[in-house]
Amino acid sequence: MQVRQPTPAVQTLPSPGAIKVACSNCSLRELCLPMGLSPDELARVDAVITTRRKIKRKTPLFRNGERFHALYAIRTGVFKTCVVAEDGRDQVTGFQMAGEIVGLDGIVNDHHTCDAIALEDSEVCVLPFDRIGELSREVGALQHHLHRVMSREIVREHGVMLLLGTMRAEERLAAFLLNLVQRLQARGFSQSELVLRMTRQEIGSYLGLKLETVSRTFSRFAEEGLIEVHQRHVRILEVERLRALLTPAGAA
Amino acid sequence: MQVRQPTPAVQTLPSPGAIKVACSNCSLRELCLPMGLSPDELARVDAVITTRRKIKRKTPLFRNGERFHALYAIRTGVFKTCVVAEDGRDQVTGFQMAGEIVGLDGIVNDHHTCDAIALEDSEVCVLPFDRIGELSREVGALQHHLHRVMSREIVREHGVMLLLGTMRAEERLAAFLLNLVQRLQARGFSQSELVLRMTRQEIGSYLGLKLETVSRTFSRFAEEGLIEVHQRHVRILEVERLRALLTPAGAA
DNA sequence: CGAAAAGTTGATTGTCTTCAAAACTGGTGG
DNA sequence: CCACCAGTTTTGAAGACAATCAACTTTTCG
Repeated sequence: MQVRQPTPAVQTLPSPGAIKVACSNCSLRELCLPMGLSPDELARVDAVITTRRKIKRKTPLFRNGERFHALYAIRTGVFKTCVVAEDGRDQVTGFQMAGEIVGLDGIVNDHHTCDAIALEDSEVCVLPFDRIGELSREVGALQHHLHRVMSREIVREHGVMLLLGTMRAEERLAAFLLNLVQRLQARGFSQSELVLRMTRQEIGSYLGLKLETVSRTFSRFAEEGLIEVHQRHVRILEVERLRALLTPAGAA
Repeated sequence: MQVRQPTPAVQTLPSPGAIKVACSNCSLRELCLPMGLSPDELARVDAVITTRRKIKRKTPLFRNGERFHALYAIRTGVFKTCVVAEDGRDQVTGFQMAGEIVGLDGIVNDHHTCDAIALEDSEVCVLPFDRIGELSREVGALQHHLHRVMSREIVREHGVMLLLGTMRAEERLAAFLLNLVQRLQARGFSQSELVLRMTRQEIGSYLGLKLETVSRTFSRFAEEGLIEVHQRHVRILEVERLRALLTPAGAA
């Protein structure tokens, strides 16, 4: 996602010349799995995380059915994950960005149960799961982080279930936009401007809506002066009114 | 849940006189966390899991906001877990039965983020999380099981998202019933008869439907001869036609 | 540059929700 | 033990919201 802020928090994301491949000098360190580790613990993690993979736009990082052997930490770019039913309908289960971990679905049966597709040219760190498992037996903080990453994903999905189960179209889209800017802000981007890396169709799939409904709801938000939309470029004009959409009647 | 089969697989669930409190002689051993552990590994787990808690119907095992310190393995009974938004609307995120683990949501922030409520008088084993963590550093199989339990929950929730995002009322209810009997069957109960421990309202919350819609859909299924419904007692008459509801057009 | 993909907007339909009333169930106390 | 009452369930009628169908515009990318 885009629109870098003048006063950024965590930065130097792209690092084009690419220095050493190591968590210890990765700008996402404090957002990613090795968050809060001591220097020597970090060194041990570095020893395990040796490979990166570049994933081209519209290309899978992994696919449903593939053997699971690693988690992936996103360095740059954005991914979507989606599950498909036997009859072909599919559901986007999430959009992941820098510092987030994908692949947790593969642990339970040693095979991935969803697709992870890059929405733009991206780069991930490969975290071989058995090595991570071994190391986390020795480094307590890492073990706890791993548990937290999985637990966080469970809690996130609870939120999505709430959204899908109880919200109307406007509320869903408002929640979606607010979640997005919040995560972007944590990465040093603007809290009011964003570039969607996904199509209306993909947003709709995530939110349990048809693409036409997403489009219409964007238009309505724009008419009401809540946001400004130019294709995938969105500027949030009135965060508070957008937030208010999520607490319709009496906020407890 | 009910209706014990004449030819049961895993059984003696209630154990009324209550023998020793130990995974090693628990009938749910092969369904629960210690699945597949060796006898001496099992003994070490026994040392950590020393307490049980009885939870009365309609009573919370834990509540949103409470400090997290343990996972719970359900021994008998059924629970629901639900999240609530600030504005009060709530969403049932799952129904859990014997052998299943609840409380994973609490790991990430050391506080529970949902309520777990007993739907009938129930009993759980308390798994102190720090002790489990310690032990899983030494017992590799336990570590892996714990990871699998969390991953399984993530995958389960993907399925719920697919349901909430793409299915119509009939499909949702069919999926719900089929999931329920499948899990009951794995526990030695009938694959065609079940007693719902939850209200229409709770089913509706889980499925993203209003209780009236759930009721109507039950009635429609009954009219069509798919099931027989007497209050919370459900008998499945035509599993195949029920399954067929889930693959509407062309099954891939 | 041209074709394919993505997005917008309108009209109509369908499904589920809402509102309402009545019937049933199960638990409690007289 | 029975009556009663709150909670649950069923069913109907009307209304709302999003889906569908369709046409057209804009953008993207080879």
